[in-house]
Amino acid sequence: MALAHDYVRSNGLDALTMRRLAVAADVTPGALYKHFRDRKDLQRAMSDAIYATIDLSDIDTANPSIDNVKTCCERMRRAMLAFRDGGRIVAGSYAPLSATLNLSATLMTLLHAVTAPEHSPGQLAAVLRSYTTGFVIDEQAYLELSGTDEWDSLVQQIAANGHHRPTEADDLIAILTGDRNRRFDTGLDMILTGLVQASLAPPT
Amino acid sequence: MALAHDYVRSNGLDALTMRRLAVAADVTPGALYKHFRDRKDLQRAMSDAIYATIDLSDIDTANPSIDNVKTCCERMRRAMLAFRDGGRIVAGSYAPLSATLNLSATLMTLLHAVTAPEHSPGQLAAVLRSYTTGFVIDEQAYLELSGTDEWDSLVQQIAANGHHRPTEADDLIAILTGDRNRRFDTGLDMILTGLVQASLAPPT
DNA sequence: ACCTGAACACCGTTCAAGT
DNA sequence: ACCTGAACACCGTTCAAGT
Repeated sequence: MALAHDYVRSNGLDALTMRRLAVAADVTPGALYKHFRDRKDLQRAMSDAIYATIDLSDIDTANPSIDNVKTCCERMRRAMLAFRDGGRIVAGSYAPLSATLNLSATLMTLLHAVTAPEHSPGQLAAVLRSYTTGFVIDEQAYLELSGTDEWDSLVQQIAANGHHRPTEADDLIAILTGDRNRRFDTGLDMILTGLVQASLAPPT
Repeated sequence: MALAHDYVRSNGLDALTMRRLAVAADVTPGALYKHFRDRKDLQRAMSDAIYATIDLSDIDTANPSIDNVKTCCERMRRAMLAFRDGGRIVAGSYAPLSATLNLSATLMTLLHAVTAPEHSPGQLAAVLRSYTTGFVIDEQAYLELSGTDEWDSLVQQIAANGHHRPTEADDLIAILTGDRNRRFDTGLDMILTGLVQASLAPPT
C-alpha cells in the first residue's frame, strides 16, 4: 500500500499499473490479486491512505466552531495535495474504510453544532466535500500542466478562442495562477458564511 | 467526435480506448492521431462537446439575476449528467474550446452584476464550478455503483466499519440515495445566499 | 495463505508507405 | 490531407501449479 503511494508520488496516477506496482513490490503481477480485488479496489485503499495522513487529534469535537470546520476542510485539501493526483484518487471512490469514515464522522459532529437549523449537517458535509475535491482536482490538473509546454499552448488557445471578450480569458488564467491557498479559503468562507449567519447573527 | 460520445454513453469512459473508437469509426487506430494528438486531446474535445449541448439562448445576460446564475449551474450539471461519466470527462480537462469558453463567459457576465463587492466574480465562478463538477462526479460514481452488487457490499462495509457512530453511517447513505436534484439545488443556495446577502440585504 | 509462470485478450503510439 | 499495415512496448486478469 505504501509502495503504491510511493509509486504514484514519483510517477503519477496514470502511470500506476498493476504490473509496475508488482515489480516495485518485487512480486509477480498475479500475486497482487491476493491483496486487492482489482484496480478499483487498489484505488480505494489508496484513497483511504490519503485520509489516514490527516491528523485530527487536536480538533476538539466537544467544542465545535466554524474554524474547526474550516480546519477540517483545509486538512482534507492538504492531504490530497500531498499526494500526486490525490484529488482524482479520492474523487468518487467511495472508500468506506476507517480513515475516510473517521474524517466524515468528526466533520459531521462539528457540523451538527454549527449548521443553521434549516439545513442538514449531512447535506452541508456533502457540499463541503464536493467543493474541496472539485477544487483540488482542478488545482492538481493545473499543477501537472504548468511548467510543461502544454500549458503555454493552452493559454494561447484560451486567448485565441475567447476573442470576443478578452478580459474574461485573462480572468480565467489569473484565477488559476493566483494564490490558490487564499482562493480555497475564500471559497470556504463563501460557503460557510451563508450557512451560519442565521444562527450566529439572528435578525434583531 | 459524436462517435466517441456514443461509445462512452453505452460503454462508459473507462471502456473508451483509441482502438475501440477506431473500429467504431471504421478506421485504423493510427488514423485517429490525425484528428487528436492523443487520448487527453480526445477527452478535451469530448468535454467541450458536453458544454456544447447547453442552450444559453434564453438567458438574458443584460438582465442578470441570482436565478440566472443558478440556471447556468443547473444546466451545467444537466449537461454532464446527460453523458455517462460526464463529470469525470469535464473535471480538470481545461478545455479552452469554444463551447466551454462560451459558458464561462456568460456565467462571468452574470456574476459580475450579482457578486457582493468584496468578492471577485471570477473567484465565485471557480467555486461554483468546483462545486458542480465535484457534485456530479460523486453522483455519477453512485449511479454507476448502485444497482450492481458492489453497491450492496459497500453499504455493508460502511455499516460495519462505522460501528462507533452508527447514525452517521446511515446519514452518509441517506445523502446519496436521497433526492439529488434538491440536494444540488440546496447546495447552490448555500453558496449563493452567503454571497449576495451583502448586496441585497445591506445592514440597515 | 501466498506466490510463480504462463497465458489470454487487449492497450497507446509511431511511422514508413500508400492514395 | 488522410489512411493502412505493421510493429513496439506495454496493459489487467486468470488460473493451474507450486510452497
